[in-house]
Amino acid sequence: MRTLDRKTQEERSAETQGKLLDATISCLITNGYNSITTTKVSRIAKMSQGSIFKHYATKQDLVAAAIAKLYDQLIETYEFAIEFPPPESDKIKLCLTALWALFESPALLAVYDLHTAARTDSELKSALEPFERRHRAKIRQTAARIFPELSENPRFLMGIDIIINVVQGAAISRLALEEPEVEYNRQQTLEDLTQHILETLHE
Amino acid sequence: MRTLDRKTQEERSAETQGKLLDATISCLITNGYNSITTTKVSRIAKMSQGSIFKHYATKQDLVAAAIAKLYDQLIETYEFAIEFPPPESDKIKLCLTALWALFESPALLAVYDLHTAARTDSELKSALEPFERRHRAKIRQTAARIFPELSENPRFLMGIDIIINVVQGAAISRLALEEPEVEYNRQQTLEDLTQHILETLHE
DNA sequence: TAACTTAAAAAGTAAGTTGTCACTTTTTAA
DNA sequence: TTAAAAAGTGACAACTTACTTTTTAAGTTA
Repeated sequence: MRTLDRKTQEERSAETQGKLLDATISCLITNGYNSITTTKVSRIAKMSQGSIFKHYATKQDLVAAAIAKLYDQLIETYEFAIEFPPPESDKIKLCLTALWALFESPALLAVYDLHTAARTDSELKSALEPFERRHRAKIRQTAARIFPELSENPRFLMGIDIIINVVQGAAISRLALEEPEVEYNRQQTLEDLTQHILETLHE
Repeated sequence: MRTLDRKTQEERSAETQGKLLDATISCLITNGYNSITTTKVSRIAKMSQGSIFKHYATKQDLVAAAIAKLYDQLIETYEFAIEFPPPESDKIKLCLTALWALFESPALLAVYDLHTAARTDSELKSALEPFERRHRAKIRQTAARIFPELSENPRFLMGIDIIINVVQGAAISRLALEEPEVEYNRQQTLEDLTQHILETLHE
């Protein structure tokens, strides 16, 4: 008989794996990639430290699985954007606001940790590559869905990449210098730039 | 009598401090911020591990001093650029090539480590802030020296910041995904973008 | 229900971490 | 020349790390 507190081994296993991955992601986001330890993860997950190694042969394996889950969650964000595209009227403005928010969201700030860590950790780098590829593709796909009238232009991808890089570059700068002395409006600046890029795409 | 191998205490102190800082910088650049350990630093500097604490009360102090030296070296790069500005003819092209190279140089890649580490290390963040501020100011100053005819335009700083952010964003992306499938020429793209920004500055 | 298998917890290990401390060597000053 | 100060060393204490091993609990099957 199955009761509420009685679970199959499979359920038990899946549940703790989920808890461990969520704890790892939480650790990554709140404390950074380099401060992920099996001890902290187990404490957050409210599991014993040893239990980690029942499900993941090494810490690397745990982290890799957590990264996969994190990117999955990230991808969902774009699915949502496609499902509920902004109204035609102020599409650009809303898209850029969303882009700013996304690239300064805890999840993506944590991803920058992974990027810089990958510089000196070739194993992490190889693990990261497919997810980054998929992520980049998803961004482009989302952009193409929201701006179908422009997506045929061969310079469309270039425009998207520029905008993404500007936003990402600014987000990372802000990690070390919260308030750069800017005499101009960031959002307005980005809108102007985007407007220009879009205009050249119409040519 | 002063001989070659006889040094004043001041000289001795300065020399080993220099060795320790250089070793710390080297450790940061080649292995990343999070892998700096007093043991490794002392090994690279060919000093005993204990000697570090004769000159720096904590590891943090050592790292902070090393960061200061790293930024000093970075600033020197810009001094050089001002001293030997590119010829007027293909100023933009040469500047952008230099900018690419700089933002993918070991020193600046290491600085990205500091940025992301600062996200979850408020002590590092406060230590970093003044250097980042100075660095940003130096970039702008350098740009203004090389493009004096544009620097009066109120949108000049905005243009510089956009270009810097694009380059930085791309450099960091490349840490995790060496070869993004780009169907366009990166250098050419950046030149086009810069050309546009400069043109709007002339308006 | 009893034997068996899998999962989780608890305890243990070896390697690596920062920082300390007693001591030696070098420089300085009396 | 000798005493004091500063710099440098190497061992080590206290702690944290990833991972292993042993023990207990939970779920499965005969």
